[in-house]
Amino acid sequence: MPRVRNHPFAGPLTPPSSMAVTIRDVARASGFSVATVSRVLNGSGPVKPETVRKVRDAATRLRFTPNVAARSLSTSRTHTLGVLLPDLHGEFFSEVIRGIDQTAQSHGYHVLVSSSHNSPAEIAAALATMRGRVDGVAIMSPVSNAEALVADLPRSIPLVLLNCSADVAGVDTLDIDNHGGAYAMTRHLLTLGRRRIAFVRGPKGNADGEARLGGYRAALEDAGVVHDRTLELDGDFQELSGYHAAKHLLSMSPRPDALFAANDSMAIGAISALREAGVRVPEDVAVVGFDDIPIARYILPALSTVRVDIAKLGARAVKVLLHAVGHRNEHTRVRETFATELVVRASCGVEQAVGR
Amino acid sequence: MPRVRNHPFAGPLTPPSSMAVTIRDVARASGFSVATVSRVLNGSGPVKPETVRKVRDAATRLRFTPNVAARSLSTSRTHTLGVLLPDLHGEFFSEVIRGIDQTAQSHGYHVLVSSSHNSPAEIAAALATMRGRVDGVAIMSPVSNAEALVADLPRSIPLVLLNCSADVAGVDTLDIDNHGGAYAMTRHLLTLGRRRIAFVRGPKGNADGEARLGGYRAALEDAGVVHDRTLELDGDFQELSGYHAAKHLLSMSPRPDALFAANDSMAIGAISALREAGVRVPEDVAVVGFDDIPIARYILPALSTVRVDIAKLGARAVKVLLHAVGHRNEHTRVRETFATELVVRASCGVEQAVGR
DNA sequence: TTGTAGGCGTTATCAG
DNA sequence: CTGATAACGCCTACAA
Repeated sequence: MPRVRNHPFAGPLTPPSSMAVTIRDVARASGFSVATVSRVLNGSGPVKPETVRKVRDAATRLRFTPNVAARSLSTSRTHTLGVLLPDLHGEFFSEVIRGIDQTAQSHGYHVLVSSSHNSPAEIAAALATMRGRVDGVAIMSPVSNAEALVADLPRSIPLVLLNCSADVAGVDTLDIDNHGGAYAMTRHLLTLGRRRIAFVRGPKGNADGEARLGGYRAALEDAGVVHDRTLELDGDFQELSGYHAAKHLLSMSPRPDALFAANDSMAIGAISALREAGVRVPEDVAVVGFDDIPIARYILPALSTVRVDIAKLGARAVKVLLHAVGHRNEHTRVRETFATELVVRASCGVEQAVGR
Repeated sequence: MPRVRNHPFAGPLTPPSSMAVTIRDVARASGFSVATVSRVLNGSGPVKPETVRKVRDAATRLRFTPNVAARSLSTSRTHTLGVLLPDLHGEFFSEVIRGIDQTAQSHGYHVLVSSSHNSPAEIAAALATMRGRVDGVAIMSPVSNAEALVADLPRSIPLVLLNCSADVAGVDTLDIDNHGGAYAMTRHLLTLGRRRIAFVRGPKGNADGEARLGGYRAALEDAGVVHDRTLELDGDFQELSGYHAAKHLLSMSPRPDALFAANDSMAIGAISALREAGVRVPEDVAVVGFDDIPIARYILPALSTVRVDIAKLGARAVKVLLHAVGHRNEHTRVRETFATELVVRASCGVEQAVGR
């Protein structure tokens, strides 16, 4: 014979704390059936006010807490959202989580995180282990060909892609306006009178980096500035690559009068290199970045950059996900782009330009 | 009549992707019973090798994924660990999570995070909503009287307190050696010849701040330096409070020759204030901090500080939790303190001292 | 070595 | 408005 339920207490007395209180205990204590108790506790179905009171009393007295496993087995809902992240830098990471957790919490949802997923295969695997644990998943992937990524992803639950710049049918997508941000920054430099603007690229295949490069090119073109491809320097988002790029820049002639790095870290590396060489920033060469990482405002000169509201992106992801979860069938594909904000500090040479 | 199971396919054919594959489908497809399938998939009980192969094949073919809700309802294990955090600064946050997630993942566990819990009441509430979702919880609380916190915490599952400096019976505790770190740093300053060392405190009631203050005092006392309580300045871990503290310091006479801030942010604020006043750091006043936040190495002069390996703390927390989960009854209380590391850069004046 | 079937705690259907 | 009970998917004690 199989396992037998073993309940040493059957009356309306307080159960031993070592054993979990179930809905049946509440039923017994209140004198109603489990069905009625369930209805009261979930606010489903019609119940007499008097009954509601009695059941609530019993539940409170016994300190009843529904077993979530049983509940989700029955409803096939977990009230949990998953978050898949690459192994990225701290600040970015915590901001997304913050935004996601905050919003999820306010909707009665929990957040299951899983990091260190860089390849489509790893993401697919992580997604598999999340099956049944979550009602929806937000995925953040650094790979630029997200189409392939999503192609063989199990799609049993709602998915939202964050900053993947993928255009896959049926999957919600939230992107950062890298192109627009880079465009605005480039335009800003042009406005300040800079003409030979170099650009330090992101890693090969990185979607963010490529979109930023695109914005930079577009701005130059729209301004009628003949663009010199030799001004596009290689980089990999690491500080050191910005340093090297700046060193290289110094050997060019005519020397560029501005350097736009695809992210802040590289911009900081570039500034170090320029200072070492005795080149003044921003007087001789303006330097700007992208991301607005915390350090940006502390370095000298304070870095002009492009800010992205990461927490807001996370919050929006949760809302999209919850909508998809709640309206499985009539959920229409979401595809949004988040605006960026130009942060003008000192390194772009805005003060010098005004003085001219 | 209640809900009826609706399975349109009964043979060994591939099921429609819209419907979840259950262990029964695998049983049917492989020609064995669900019990045998379960045994194979869990490696429990004796099974003929041939059978193992056949069952595995069927499971793979059907892309079977166990329903975790059903599994945990049956085993009362979720294979998930919870993490409760206060609303703290990004870097710290992400490091803990990183350490926890990495270790949990390598043990087949998932991580459920929940942030923004500052009061004991909020923590208790968050813990309640996690009941049944997790097998254990790591709690990080900023309140210094953690005893009270834990007192009325439901203890149905294993708990580990991170950096709470609480000494509560039955609860595992992992602490950072704030006292030792501050002691070492103070000693370091004394060794470099500094004698009037001021200290900027943390927020009132913050355990970290108080322990650091304690280490500072102990080092002075052990060195036989008469301690002047007016050298202990108020602070709240924010950069601005470090700025104000340094301004105040400038008005003292004789002026201190060193400033030890209870965290890096305040140290950075202090450096700004000193530079504004034309005071040289570290020649006139050495400035040091605690935490080793990323910015620390970038400011000028590079900040000497005390480093804490947060990720390691998180990793250890997971191990302790898993042990408690696996050995419910014979788990002996864990109480550990994590060593800190002195990071000597330029702001403590080590170079000047050598030259003397 | 394998199969049978009850139980895990909830929800929801249907009858009263 | 309330009660009885099948089903959710899996594990496991026991029988074979």
